[in-house]
Amino acid sequence: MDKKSSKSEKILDAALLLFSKHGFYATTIPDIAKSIGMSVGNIYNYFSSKEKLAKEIIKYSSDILGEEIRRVNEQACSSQEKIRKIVTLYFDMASVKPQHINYFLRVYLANKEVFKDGCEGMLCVSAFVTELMIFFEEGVARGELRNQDFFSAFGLFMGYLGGFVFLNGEGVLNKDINEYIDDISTNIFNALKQQ
Amino acid sequence: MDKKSSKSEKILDAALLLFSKHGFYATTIPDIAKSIGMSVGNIYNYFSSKEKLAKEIIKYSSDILGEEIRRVNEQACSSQEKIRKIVTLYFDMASVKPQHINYFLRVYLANKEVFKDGCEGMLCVSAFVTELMIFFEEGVARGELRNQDFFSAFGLFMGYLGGFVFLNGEGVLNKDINEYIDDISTNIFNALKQQ
Amino acid sequence: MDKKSSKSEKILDAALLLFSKHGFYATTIPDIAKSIGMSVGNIYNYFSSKEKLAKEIIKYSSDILGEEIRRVNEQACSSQEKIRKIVTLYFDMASVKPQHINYFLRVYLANKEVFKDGCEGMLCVSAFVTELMIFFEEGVARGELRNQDFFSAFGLFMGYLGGFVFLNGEGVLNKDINEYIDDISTNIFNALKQQ
Amino acid sequence: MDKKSSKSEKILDAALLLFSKHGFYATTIPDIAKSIGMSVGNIYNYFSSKEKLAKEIIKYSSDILGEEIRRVNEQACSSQEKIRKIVTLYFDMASVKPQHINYFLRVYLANKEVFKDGCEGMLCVSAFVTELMIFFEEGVARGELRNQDFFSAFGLFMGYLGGFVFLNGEGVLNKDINEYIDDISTNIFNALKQQ
DNA sequence: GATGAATGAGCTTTCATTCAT
DNA sequence: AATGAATGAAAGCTCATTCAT
Repeated sequence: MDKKSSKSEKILDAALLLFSKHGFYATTIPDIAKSIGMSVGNIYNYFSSKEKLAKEIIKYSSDILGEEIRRVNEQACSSQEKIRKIVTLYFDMASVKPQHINYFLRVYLANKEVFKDGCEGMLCVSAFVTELMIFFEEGVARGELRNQDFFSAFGLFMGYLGGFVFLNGEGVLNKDINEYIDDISTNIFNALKQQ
Repeated sequence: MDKKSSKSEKILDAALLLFSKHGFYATTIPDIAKSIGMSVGNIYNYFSSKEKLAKEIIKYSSDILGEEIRRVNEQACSSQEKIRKIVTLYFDMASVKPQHINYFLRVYLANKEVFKDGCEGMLCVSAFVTELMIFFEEGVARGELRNQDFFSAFGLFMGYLGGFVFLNGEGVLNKDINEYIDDISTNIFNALKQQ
Repeated sequence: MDKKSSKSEKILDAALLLFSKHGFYATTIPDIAKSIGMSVGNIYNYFSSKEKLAKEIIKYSSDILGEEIRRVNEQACSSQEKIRKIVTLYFDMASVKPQHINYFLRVYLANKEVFKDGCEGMLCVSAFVTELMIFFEEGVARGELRNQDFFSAFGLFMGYLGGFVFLNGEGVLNKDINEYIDDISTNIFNALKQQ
Repeated sequence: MDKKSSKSEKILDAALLLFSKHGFYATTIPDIAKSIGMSVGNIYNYFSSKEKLAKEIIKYSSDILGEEIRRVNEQACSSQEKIRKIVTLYFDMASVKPQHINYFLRVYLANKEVFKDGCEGMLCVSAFVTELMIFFEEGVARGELRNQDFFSAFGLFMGYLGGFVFLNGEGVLNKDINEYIDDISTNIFNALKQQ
C-alpha cells in the first residue's frame, strides 16, 4: 500500500515509458493498456483522450525534473558547482529514468500539434523552466554569472544537455555519458560565467 | 535525367516542407501529392515508401546545411569569427528556410522508428556533422579552441542552436532571434575557446 | 413497494426525457444515471437492459396518452367536439410534456430493432390505440362518423397529429401550434364525418 | 452500360436500403460496403462521413418522391383525382420501393441530431414539399380545395400517408394496403375540399 | 439495494500502398 | 511515366453491461 501509486499514475508512467520509447504516434492506447494489464476502455475513465494524456505527462515530467533542480538550487554552493550538479543529475536521469528526458525530446519537442491547445508557450514545462530561471538569476545576482537574456542561457543549458542525451541515445558517443560531465560542466560554466 | 532529378527534388522539397510543418505522421502522401499537383501513385515511382522519402530528406537537408558550413570553413578567419558566421547562417536559415532545421527537430530527432534502418548513428546527417568536425578540429589545430572530445563541442553547438530555434518557434523569446546572435556566439566561443 | 415503484418511475421519467430529446442511441445509460443522481449499476437492478427500459417507456407513455383520451371519451359530447378536445390535449401535451409524443416519433417509430421482441404489432401502445378505437366506434354507432376500417381513421388521426408535432418541432410553422387547432379539428371531422 | 449507375449512386442506394431497414445507428459502414462488394475505405472516397451520406440520401429520396408528384401535378385533372393519384403512387412506392418512405420515417424523422447541420427546416426534403405545395395551391386557386394554412393541409397529407405506411409495416392492417386507397383518398378529399 | 471501476467488442474513420488503365 | 480509385488493416474512442465491494 505504500506504493499505492494511484491508477492514474500507473497509466501516466506506462504511457510516458512507451511514448518516450516509440513516440506518440507509434504508441497506441491498446499498447499502453496491455503494458499495465488494464482494459482500453478504462484508460479513458482516467484520461479523456490520447492528447490529454500526453499533456498530463509533460507536466508530470516537468514537475519531476523541476523538483530535482529545486533541490540543487536550495544547496549553498557556487554557480559553478551547481552547474556540475545539474549536469550530473540530468545525466543520471538520462541513465536511470531516461523516459523523462526522452519524452521531452521525442514527444513534446516534436509533436507541436498535440500540445497546441493547453501547453502554449512553455506552460506545461514551467515547473522545470522556473527552477532554471532561479538558478540563473541567483548566479547573476551573486556576480558569478554574466548578466544576459535568460533565454540565451536557458537555450544553452537545455539545448546542450538535451542534444547530448540525444547523441548518447544514438550510440555515437565514444565514452559513457557520465565521463562527459567534466567537459560539459566546464563548457557551460565558461559560457555563462562572469568573464 | 534532368527531368527525373527535378521531379524527385520537387517531391523532396514538398515533403520536407510539409513534414517539417506538420510532422511525419500528420502529413499524408496525398497531402504531398496535392501540394505539387502530382498523383499519389507517381510519388511511389520516385520513392518506394513514406519512410524512404523521410530518409532521403534528412540526407538532403543535411547536405544543404553542411554545404553552408563548408563555405564558412573555407573562409580565412578566426574560429571566433567562424562561430559567429555559423550562428548567423543558422538563424538566417531558421528565418528564411526553416524547413531544414525544423525537419531535423520535428522529424529526425523525434521519429527514431522511421530512421532506424538506414540512418544508424549519424549516417544520414554526416555531411553536416563532418563540416562541424572540420571547423572544430581546425580551431583546435590553430590553438584557438580547447582540445576536447568532439561530441562535447558538437553537442554544445547543435543543441544550443537547435534548442534556440525551438524556443523561437514556441514564441517565448522577447526579441527577434537575430538579436541573440551576439550573446550566443559569445557564449559558444567562451565555452570552446582555449582559456 | 412504494419506494421501489417510485425509483423505477424516476428512471422511466429520466430515460423518457433523454431518449425523446436525443434519441435512443445517442442517450447512454450513464447519461440517464447522472440525470437522476443514481449509479449506473443500480439502474440495472430495475431494468435488465437498455432495450427493456425502452419497451417499458413506450407502454408507460401509451398509458398516459390513453388515459387522457379516456377522459375525453367519458365526456358526454358530440364526436365533433371530442375531436377538438383530443386535438387540443395532444397539442397541449406537445407543449407541456413533449417527451411522450416525441418518444413515440423519435424512438418507437424509428428504432424497430429495439421493439421487435415484445412490442409486436401495436402491443406496447395498445392502451392508447384502444381509446382511439373506442372514440371512433362510438362516433360510428351514434351515426356521427362514417363507418370505415378503423385503421383508415386511426392513421388519419395519429399520422396527422404526429406529423404536425414533427413540423412544429422542425420550426417550419408560421404560427403557434395552438392556432392550428381549429383548422386541424375541422379537417379531421370533415374527413371522418357521416357525409 | 445503360445501367451505369455511378459508384456514388450505388453507395447511395445500398445505404438507403440498409438505413431504411435497420435504422441509422444499427447500420454500419462495413454493412454498406459488404452489401455492394466495396471496401470500407472507398466509401469514404465518395462520402466524407456517415452523416453526410445520410444527408445526401434524404435529398436523393425527396427528389425521387418529388418527381413522382410533379408528374401528377402536370396532369389535367381535378384535385380529387390528383389526391387519388398521389395516394396511389405513395402506396405503390411503399410496396415496390419502400426504402424511400421508410427512410423518411425511420431515419430522417427520428434522428434529428444527424440532420441538424445542413438540413435545417425542410431544406433537404424541399423537392418533395414543393410539389405538394404546388398541388395544394393549384387546388385552392381552382376553388376545389378550401383555402387554409399550407401546413395544415401538408401535415394531413403526409402525416396520414406516412402513418399509414408505418401501420402497414407493423403488420397490423387487416387488408392489403392498396385496398385502403379509396377510403384514404376520400378522407383526404373530404378534409381538404371546399365544403 | 447501491456503487462505479472495469471490461472489450465494435464503431467510424484514416491512409500507406497497389494496380489497372 | 502518370493517374487516382480501390484496398483493408489498424487506429482512437464509446458504452452496454458486469461485479466486487
